[in-house]
Order: sequence, then C-alpha cells, then structure tokens
Amino acid sequence: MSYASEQRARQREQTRHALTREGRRLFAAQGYTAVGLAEIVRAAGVTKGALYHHFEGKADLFRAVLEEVQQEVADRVAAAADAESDPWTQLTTGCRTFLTATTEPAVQRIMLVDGPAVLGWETWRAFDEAGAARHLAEALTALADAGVIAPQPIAPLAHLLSGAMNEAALWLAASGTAEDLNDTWTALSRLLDSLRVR
Amino acid sequence: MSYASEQRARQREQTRHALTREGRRLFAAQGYTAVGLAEIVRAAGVTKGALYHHFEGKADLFRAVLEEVQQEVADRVAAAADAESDPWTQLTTGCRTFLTATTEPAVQRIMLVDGPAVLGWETWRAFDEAGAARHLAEALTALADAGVIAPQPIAPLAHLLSGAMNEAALWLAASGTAEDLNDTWTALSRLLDSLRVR
DNA sequence: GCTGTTCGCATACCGGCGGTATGTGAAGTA
DNA sequence: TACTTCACATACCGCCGGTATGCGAACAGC
Repeated sequence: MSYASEQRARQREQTRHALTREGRRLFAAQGYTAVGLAEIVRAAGVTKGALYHHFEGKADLFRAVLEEVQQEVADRVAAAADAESDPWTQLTTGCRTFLTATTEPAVQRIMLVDGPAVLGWETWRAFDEAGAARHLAEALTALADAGVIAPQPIAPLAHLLSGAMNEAALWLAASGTAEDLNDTWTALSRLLDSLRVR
Repeated sequence: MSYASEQRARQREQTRHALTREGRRLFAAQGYTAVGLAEIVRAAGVTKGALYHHFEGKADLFRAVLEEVQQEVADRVAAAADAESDPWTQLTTGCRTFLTATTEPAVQRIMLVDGPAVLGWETWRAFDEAGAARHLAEALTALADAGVIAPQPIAPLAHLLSGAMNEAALWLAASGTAEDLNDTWTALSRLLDSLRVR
C-alpha cells in the first residue's frame, strides 16, 4: 500500500469521527430516542448512506459513542489513581475522580441513563467492566491481597460500590450543590473506610 | 348517581386494567422500545382508540405501569419492615426485602433499566422517592434521630445505598446464583453496619 | 496513462410505528 | 322519547429507522 493509498483511509476516519462526534453531542443533549438519524448526519455534513457504511445502525453508532465515553472516564480514573503510590489512596482517589467525572451531563445521559436501555443491561455491563468498573475491581482485589481490606468476594462489593457511585453522580448532577458533593463524598469515604481491617 | 350508572365506570376500569396488565407484561418481557402499541392493544383485546382514551400516549402508559410496579415493591418492603419492632432490624430487613424483590426480571427492566431512559432521570427519581426509596430515607432519619447511626446528611447516604442495591439487584438477576446473593447480602450488611455508632 | 476494480458515500425508496381526527353505538339523563 | 355523554373503534397521516441501488473518485495492474 503506497502513501497515496492512505487518502481514502484518512477521509474514512474523518467521516467516522464526525459521526461519533455529532452523535455524542446530540445523544448527550437530547437523549437517544429524541434525536433522529437525519439530525445526526446533517450535523456531521454527510448522509445516511455514510452512517450505514460505518455502522450497523443507530444503536451501533450509540454503542461506539458509549465506548468512547466510558474509555475517557476510565482513563481519567486510571490517571488519577496512578498518580498515587499508596494502594488505599489509589482507591479513594479513583472513586473521587469517578464521582466528579460522571457528573458531566453528557457522560450521564449516555453512560448511565440511555446506555442500559439501548444496549440492554448485560451488554452495558460488559462495556462497563471494560471501563472504570474494572479499575475498581482490580483496586479492591489488590487491597484484599495486601490485607488492607478484609478478604471477601470482590465482585459483589465492586457492584455495590459502582452502583452507589453511579446513582450518586446522577443525583449530584440533578440537584447538586457543592455542599451535596461534599456530603456525598464524606458518606462514601466512610463506607470505603469500613472495608479496612482494623 | 344510580347503581346503573356504575356500569360504564366498571367497564372503564376493566379496560384500563387490561391495558396496564398487558403493557406491564410486554414491557417487562421485551423492553419499552421493542414492544409496539399494536401488540399491547391486541393483547388487551381493545384498539388504539381505547389506549389513547385512557392514556396520553405510549410513555404515559409506561408511567402508569412503572408507578404500579414501584408501589408494589414499596409495599413489600414496608410490610417486611413493619413486621419488625427494632428500628435497626427494620432497616436491614427492608434492604434485604428490596434486594430480593427487585431481582424479578419484570421489575428490573421496567423500574431500573427502561424507567430512567423513558421518563428521564429526574422524573424517574421523583417516582422512586415516592416508592421504596422514601422508606429507606425515613428509616435512616429515624435511626439518626435515635442515635443508632451517626448524625449526618441523610439524602446523600440514601442515594448511595439505593444505587448500590439497584445495581446489585441487576447483577444478581443477570448472573445470580444463591451464593452471589449471599455474598452480596454479606457485603451490604457490612456497609450498613459501618453506619452504626460504636 | 489507460482500464478495470474497489471503495466511500449519496440518492431514492419502503414498511412500520406512534399519534390524531373522526365516527358510532350503548349508557345515562331529563 | 329525545337528547347528551362517554367509551371506544375505525381510518388515516407523518415521520423515522432501515435498505437497495447508483455513482464518482481513488486505487491496482499492465
């Protein structure tokens, strides 16, 4: 494949990116069902033909967008956690970062509200486990192995904590003052602290 | 109003009930978007005219169904909790009942998956606060007032716990063995216990 | 550099869905 | 009995997701 042959590949990537970009913006602003394909392709400057050339349909475009959003959140959480050296601080920092990151309305609607309904909960969970939820489970496993928290099945605990943070993020975004964020973090910190071996 | 005048009222109620009944069944089995109005009215033995005479549209029918489901869950939780005399046992019993009640697939898809996406999260939250979530907040408030748990803002804590149980219920239903239920309940019990003043 | 092929996308079209406007007959009223 | 109301049925519409097809530019081989 020559250099010149990359012309089409770049154009292809550019079109695909325009679709996910505008799809993400519109899905976040109006919700999955409220936004039509016509609106997306118009915003992206292409036609439905392009969309169906790159994706299997509306739900598949949404899936690509969701994957992108979850990856970003996971990266932010991982970056914040990796900046810490102490395993326990990595957990708390990761949780705190997740809580603030998912407070963005765009992230919320796509990742927490429409995601499960559009893709089905099982599919959504699979994506979630590939994202930030995986870091949570890994951190808990490491802490259990190190004896910092009591040895116990990790999966149930991870889901409890993940769900707690998801719902808290939604609540904070809806009626969230700075005080509510503080109180929520305080309460979550206490719950996390209770895991430690004394 | 004479006895004879109640004829229409009874028929009316019967038709409305058939719609919510079949709507609930189909929404639970296939999800909100996958089931069409034609299928619902056919199962209920009426036509779309009847549906639009009783409800404002598809979303309004779903709202009525959701309200019904949430009320049932709230009643089960309240009944189980009221059977206990100790306030702390009321909380734990209520949580345990909620966890098992929401494991039903029908309850899950309507209440936890489609609910927020169809009605919007804020509307869904309003219904949730009128249901089982209210009992949780009330129980926590009573325990805080009684000095059993540390005095603290209740709303953030209630949302954390509510979200934890919602997600745990979804996980249990998806891949839930009896062992997972036990482990989840053990983990949740520990979290609840950490709230107690020592 | 000419020709055949592939590829990325546009155009045109379809079926089905939620929603609405209107008809109709039985129940209720005076 | 004549009139009104009400609970629904019938018929219809616009829109949206999805598909089939057309087409021009980009590449490949000679």
